[in-house]
Amino acid sequence: MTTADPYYITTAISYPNGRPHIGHAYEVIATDAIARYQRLAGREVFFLTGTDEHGLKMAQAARGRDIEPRALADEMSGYFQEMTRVLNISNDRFIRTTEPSHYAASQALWRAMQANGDIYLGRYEGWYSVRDEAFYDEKELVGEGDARLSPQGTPVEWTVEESWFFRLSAFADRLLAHYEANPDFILPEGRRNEVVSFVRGGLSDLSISRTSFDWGVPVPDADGHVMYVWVDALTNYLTGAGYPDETARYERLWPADLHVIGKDIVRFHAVYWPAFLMSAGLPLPACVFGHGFLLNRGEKMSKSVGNVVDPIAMAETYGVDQLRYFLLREVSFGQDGSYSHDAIVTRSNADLANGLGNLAQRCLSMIAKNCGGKVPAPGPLRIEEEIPSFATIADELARDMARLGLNEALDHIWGVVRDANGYFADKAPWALRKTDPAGADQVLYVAAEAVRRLAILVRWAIPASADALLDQLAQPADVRDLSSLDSGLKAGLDLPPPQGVFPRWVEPAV
RNA sequence: GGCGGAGUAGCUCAGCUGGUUAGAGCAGCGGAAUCAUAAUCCGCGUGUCGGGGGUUCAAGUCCCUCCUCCGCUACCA
Repeated sequence: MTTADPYYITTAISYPNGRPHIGHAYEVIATDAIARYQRLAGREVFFLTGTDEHGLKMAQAARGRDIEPRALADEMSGYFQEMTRVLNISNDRFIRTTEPSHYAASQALWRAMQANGDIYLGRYEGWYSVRDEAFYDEKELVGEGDARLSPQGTPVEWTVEESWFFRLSAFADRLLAHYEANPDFILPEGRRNEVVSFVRGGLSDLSISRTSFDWGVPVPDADGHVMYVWVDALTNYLTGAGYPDETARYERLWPADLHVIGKDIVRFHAVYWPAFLMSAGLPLPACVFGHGFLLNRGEKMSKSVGNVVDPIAMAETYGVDQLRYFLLREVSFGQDGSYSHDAIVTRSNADLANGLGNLAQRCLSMIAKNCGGKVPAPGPLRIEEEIPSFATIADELARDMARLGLNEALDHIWGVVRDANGYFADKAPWALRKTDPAGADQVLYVAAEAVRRLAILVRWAIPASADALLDQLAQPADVRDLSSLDSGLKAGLDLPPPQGVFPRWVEPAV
């Protein structure tokens, strides 16, 4: 058996100090869509997501509930795992940073960086806020004497900590050279520019261990030290690929093709992470993509405003694919996006129920009533001639996806949906049947073939619904990817009774 | 303060290296059709392309300036 070209894609791992919100859902849905597209296109995909479970905040939250950090992590990680199930996420592994394999990977990476002379022992001192988990400069503090407070108004105390440092300052030139030579390393472009200007400004060494708490990966041969959360967290991408012991798997998967992350953590992924890897002598991922944030009716989500939405509840309300479709279609990937009840309903009714759903329903029900439920014969008609946009859509999709234009890809596909509905109305098979029954059948064939192709083309975005459409066309599981796009429906195939796939949202009566 | 992005139809946005009467979707209005989840199809937009100035035969598209919003970053008594 030949091994298909592997494609390794990741989300950021989530910090589970609260339940997942719509932002977590968005990231994992977008990444899932890319992963599924690559599979449809024939790549052997490894898709990793997970939870980042160490750090002071988790330890404190556990203490607050009088349970072990590990028990809290188990519970909270469970909510994220449930979300991936509900949202139909096709991750191949859900990684947790508390797994033994991850400890091994983190320590192996540490030793590799240390062996290269990039880690040294130093001292970290300054005004530390336990609550903010951050050091502050003297000048940032507010208040006088014993009443000093951090800029956030939290208490601070003078703290001296022995700490291991990473020689980040030595990597600025190499990083800049890498950005220069690999313009797609950081996307979108705007994010790249920000990183470049940040690195041009010079880099300071990074404190990468803590002694003030113990809920973390122990630093090798350094009692009392646990790794700084970002060293631990970023390493998950290596752990997921089998580093350091599963050599064959690691060598096949690493480096990753794509890290999908939020715009707020671009620096960690585009500066620290490649520097760590360079130091350890490991290859760098091909691309870090920083997506935008989701705004609730244009406003930032926050617990105090009370507009934090549970994505599982949303999926139950609108439907998993309706939610997926909305987020993928409406948000320009890389930019911030906005969601609202009205926007979701409008999009899902217009595009799914009225557009693709109705196209399927109108032609399948005519086939059921007029053709004995069997796929009619196409005669001389060819779909690329009847509905010309089918001739180019696959290439267009490939181009869009190559540049991660998820929303444009769906936009282009729905242009074809529109053309197909136009074709159906124009040919009017219900009228044609009275004068030319065979011609009417041929039109129905083209329409059904259009539905088949469209279902394959949208399967990466709305997998369950697309499969439901393909079920109605009696398509076996092995002809549902892009390589089967041109194969064509077989005339005479028995079809099951048609059923609506995309219910229309109707506002409950007031 | 520095760097970068954005400001285009009611709403969300396309408009690449300047070049025919500035586009799409949604909403709205009018019509057709009735196969279908009252879904579909067709037609309809005189918008100061944020303001002002400039370059050019020609600018939404380049330059200057101003206003507003956003991001990154630095810092001040």
